[in-house]
Amino acid sequence: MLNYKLHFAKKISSLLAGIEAQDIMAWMEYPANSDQGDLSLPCFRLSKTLSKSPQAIAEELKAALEVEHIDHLEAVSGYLNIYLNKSMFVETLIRHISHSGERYGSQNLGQGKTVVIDYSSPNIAKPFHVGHLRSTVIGNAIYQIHTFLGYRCVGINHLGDWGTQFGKLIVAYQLWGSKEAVNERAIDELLELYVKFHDEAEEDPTLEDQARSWFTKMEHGDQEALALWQWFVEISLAEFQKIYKLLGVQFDAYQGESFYNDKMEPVIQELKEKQLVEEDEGALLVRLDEFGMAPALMLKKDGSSLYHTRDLAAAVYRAEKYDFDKLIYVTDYAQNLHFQQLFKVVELMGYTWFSKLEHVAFGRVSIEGGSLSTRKGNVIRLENVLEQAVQKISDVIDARNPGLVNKAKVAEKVGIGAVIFNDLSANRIKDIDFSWEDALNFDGETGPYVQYTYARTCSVLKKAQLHERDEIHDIEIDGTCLQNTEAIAVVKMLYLFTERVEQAMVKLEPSIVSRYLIDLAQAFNRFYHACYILVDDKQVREARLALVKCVQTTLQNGMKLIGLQAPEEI
RNA sequence: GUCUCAGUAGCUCAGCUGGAUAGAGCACACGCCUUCUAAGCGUGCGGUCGGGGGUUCGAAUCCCUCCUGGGACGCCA
Repeated sequence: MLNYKLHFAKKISSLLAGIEAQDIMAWMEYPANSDQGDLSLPCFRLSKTLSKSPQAIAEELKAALEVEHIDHLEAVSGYLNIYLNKSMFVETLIRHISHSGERYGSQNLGQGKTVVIDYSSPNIAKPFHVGHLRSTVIGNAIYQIHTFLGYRCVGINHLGDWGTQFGKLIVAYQLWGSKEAVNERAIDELLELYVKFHDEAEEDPTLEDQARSWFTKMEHGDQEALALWQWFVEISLAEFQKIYKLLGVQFDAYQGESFYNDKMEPVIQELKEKQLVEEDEGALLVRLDEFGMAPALMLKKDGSSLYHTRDLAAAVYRAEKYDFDKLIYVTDYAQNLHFQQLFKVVELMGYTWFSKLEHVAFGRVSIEGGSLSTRKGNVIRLENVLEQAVQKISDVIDARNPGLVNKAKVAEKVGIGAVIFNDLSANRIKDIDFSWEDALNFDGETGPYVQYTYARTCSVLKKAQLHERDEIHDIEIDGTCLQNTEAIAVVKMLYLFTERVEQAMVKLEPSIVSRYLIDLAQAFNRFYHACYILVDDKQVREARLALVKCVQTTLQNGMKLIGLQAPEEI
């Protein structure tokens, strides 16, 4: 009886003609107050179809329902409250988690299905800043969650490695840069050149024209332009790889915008053949007025490509190459219209897979009220944030646990985890106003709290000399030893993991997992303070240890889903 | 101006396809390390769920409207 919600939904449905178990399941809820049972069915909406009062329905169900595993039932003001047989519930769940181990919470929902996820996608020649973090960690979490649920995932880094900004960079490099400076200072020098370009361009607008013309040269295969471009790309990529390594994020493919240079022409042809495009002031565009949207520009008047052109080519390419069941774009919500347009164009082209395209939008990052702007040099480098976080964690470790071995390694795991968790803890649509104070606060609902709790479970288990999972397996757990409020609360939280993960997948919302981890950690810490685990009574000790082990397993599985490392000692 | 997203405690946020007295964390005050890591736990303080209508047995949740803020709106991405 692993899914007791479904179990009871089926039983109840069989007692009520014409009511599907699925509906019952959707209506059932977990009462906030345990006095009101462990599971509850509000009978109000049944009232109409059955033409009986909710209370009468609840009472009839109470009388008719004979379900094993139940302690008792109550019909209270229109609710049918189900009280589980706690010891059986505890025993069943603990056994299940112990046997499932790192698979606990997983499902095979995505068997045979492929999900392509386009995330991170930073712009070449610009530093990786706190704004890029969100797409990276949200995309990574969505990747991990889908994989856990049985999908085959393809993570694509759609690098911003093409476009007019390279024309600008080339102009700036030729005017003010040097090979030595770029080699030595790498991305810092590129950023400086880029910023200088915009400063100077305000005085001298012809610079913009030069930049455009250099980009046009790139598009026409000019050797000199392409050599510089290639060089800039390599420098940037090396920088990004460092960051990805720290974050523990990987991609299955680096297919930046330049990858589609030779794939846009056929798509433009197709648009023309299908008579979807028209020319306006020299530019080529798709009218979308009848869908309430501005037109989607496909070619500039000088014939060069645009964002839409490349994204369209990319979508067509991915459909052919991966035959995906979902293609997910992880970008901030400033691009909402762009993706609506893109998806509509795909639909108008007659591709049935338009319905499989999904834009996962997230809120914008500002810095103490002001917006980030690479041009103005107003960015906070992710590298700096990570360094600061690791440093601060390191200080805390020195103060609290100076004897810790692998101090540097642990500080890195926890510091970086703190930054990742901070980005994933709220609903993705929320804007973030970056402040050093928030980013470096490790009390309460934070990554370090979760990791600390995990380390605590490890510590107890180690002390009990039960770190081998196999030894837990064979223990006959006596559920009657885990009947106090705090233990039951932990067990109930453990039970919720599976459905929370699924919910996170359906809603494409990693924060559901983050919040779950906080909830579980809180429940565990209360239990930890209320019940001493390593008591002399063997039965009680083993039951509590088994529960600790299950918390450890579940925390670990959950942390992995959002990209947090799980250090055994902090 | 049009479209769109958001508005819940002083601050940051939960609140599942409407359900039982609206929940956490931070901050503030107090308490808890002679047993498992005090990055912890407990108690207290704190809310006209932006305003107003409507639908419903029942609305923070759905609909309308207004207010405030973010964002997008043809050759950037």
